[in-house]
Formats: sequence, C-alpha cells, structure tokens
Amino acid sequence: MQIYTENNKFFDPLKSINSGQVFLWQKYNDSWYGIDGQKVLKFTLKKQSLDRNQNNQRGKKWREIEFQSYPWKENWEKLFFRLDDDDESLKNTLSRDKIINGIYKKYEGLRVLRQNSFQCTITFLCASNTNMKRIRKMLNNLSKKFGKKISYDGIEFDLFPQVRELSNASINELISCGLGYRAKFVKSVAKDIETKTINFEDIGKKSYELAKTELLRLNGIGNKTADCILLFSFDKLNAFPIDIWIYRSLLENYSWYFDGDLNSFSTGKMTKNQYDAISNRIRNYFGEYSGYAQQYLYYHIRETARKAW
DNA sequence: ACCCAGGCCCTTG
DNA sequence: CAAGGGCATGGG
Repeated sequence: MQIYTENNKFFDPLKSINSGQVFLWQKYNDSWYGIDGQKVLKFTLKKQSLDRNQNNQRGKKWREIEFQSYPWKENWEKLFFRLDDDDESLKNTLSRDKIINGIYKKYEGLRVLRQNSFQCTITFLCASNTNMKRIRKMLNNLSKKFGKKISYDGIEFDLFPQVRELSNASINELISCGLGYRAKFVKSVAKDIETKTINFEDIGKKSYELAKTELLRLNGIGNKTADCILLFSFDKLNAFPIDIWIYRSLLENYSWYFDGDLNSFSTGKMTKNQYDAISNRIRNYFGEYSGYAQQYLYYHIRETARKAW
C-alpha cells in the first residue's frame, strides 16, 4: 500500500479512466478497479485531504491516493497514468494554441494513458462504428468468456483474454460476445500477433510512421484504430486519432487553420489520403504532444455534447 | 421506422 | 485515386 505524494504533481485519475480510453474500470465502495491485461489495478481516493489554496469544492481535487494492484506492481501508476511525461514541456507546448490552452486549463489532470497493448488493440478494433456503451459491453463479454478469473479484495474479476485465448476462439463464440462483424477482425489480429506476422515486441521501438505502417497491415485496423493503439499503448504521443467527434471538433475550432480543406468528411467517411492529409497538418501544428491535444479536444467536445462515457 | 455510433473493407469507375 | 455500399448491433 502506498500514498502518492510526489511533488504535488496533480492529475485526475477519474477523468482519465472515464475519457473513452479504457472501458474495464469499476467502482466498489471507495475504490476503483481496472483490468489492464493480466492485472487488476486499484486506486482509492482519500476524501479528507482537499486542496487548501483553491476554492475547496469537495470531490474536485484530491491530495492523497492509494495505489494497489494484483498482482502487486510497484509504482504501476507512474507508467499507467504517464506521470513520467514532462508536464512542463507538455503544458508549454499545448499553451501555444489559445484554444487548447483554454481547454487544457478546464480539464487539467486529464491524462493520456499507457495501456496493455494487446487489450488496447482489441479495444479499438471493437470500437469501430459503435458507441461507448457497447464497446464496454463487448469487452466485458470477452473477458467473462475468455479471461482468467481471479479474486481480489473478495471481489471476482475477469482478466482480459490473452492472445492465444482469442486467436483460438471460434467466430461464433466471438459473435456471441456481441462483436458482430468485428469478430473476424479480432480473431485474425490475435492470430497475427500470436504467429508474429506482426511483432508487438518491436513495434514500440519503431518511429510513429513505421509502427503505423506495421499496424495497418492487419485486417480490421485502419488509420483511426492504428492511431488509437499507437497513442494509448505504444508511447506515440505524436499520434492524433481522428474519429467523427474529433473531426467535428476540428471543424468547429480549426477550420481557419485548414483553410477549407476539411469539407470532405461530413458523411462520416474519409479516404486514407484525406485522413493522412488532415493528420499530417494537425500534427505538424500541435507537435510532439499532439496526442494530448487530441485527448483534451475529445473530452471537451463530448462533455459539451453531454455524451455519456 | 430511421439514424447514429471513437470505421473499415471491398468493388467499381 | 474517389466514391459508394455493406457490415452487426443496440439505443435514441
């Protein structure tokens, strides 16, 4: 058991785990538990410690958090919540843009997460052309059906399925989890990882461009899904996933920057070239922390649209 | 009934 | 190249 006190470095774990990045977190009593691959991550907020300088809105800012996990992993939170990022540099880079700067202040503490890469891959394969609620449902079903069961704090958890457990699954079993047409993609991608058609060990070491080229070879992984995987599990902070909501946000906030080049996606479709063109321009604008910019834009537009997480 | 949801693949022109 | 249709499923 630990209490987190490092340099008063502020972050907001609740926003971070409820921002469309991870879907297998649940609250029991005063603690949050999340499945990350073959681990159960746990944190507990200590209610008595509130910030003394700000207006003390109860529940807004916490000074003490306990982190635990099963199996035990020392300081897992530093990796998972990316507390190793250079927040000064991040803040300075993002604040060059007035719009992002405002949104950053509004949701400060929201972090890009560093997830288990296989779970992240399956998550965003399942996320195509559907909604948050069903993504969560699909992943829960997969874990229940194929994942190892463990007991922790007297609670039963289903770990996320391992590669082999999904590559060996039948299409019908996967469909029974509610995956629909995604079932065949999940199986074939798991197979490709198992047989090292793609080498997941090396992919994090490659550049953003090369790693993305590798991912795009796999059936079911397109531009947007690849960018999510690279940003959320392979340390590519310059990735900028563009889905329908981010596209709307760009239209709303940055049409001046694109000078009329954003008009081709109103139907919800975009060709690879169009995606690449938009991606390259916006990543050139936001720079090495483009992924954080994306996450803040995403959080903001979903909040203002009052969409559920 | 229809449209939309953190898209992608395949065929055709 | 782009344009368009199809794809499973569930909620509004």
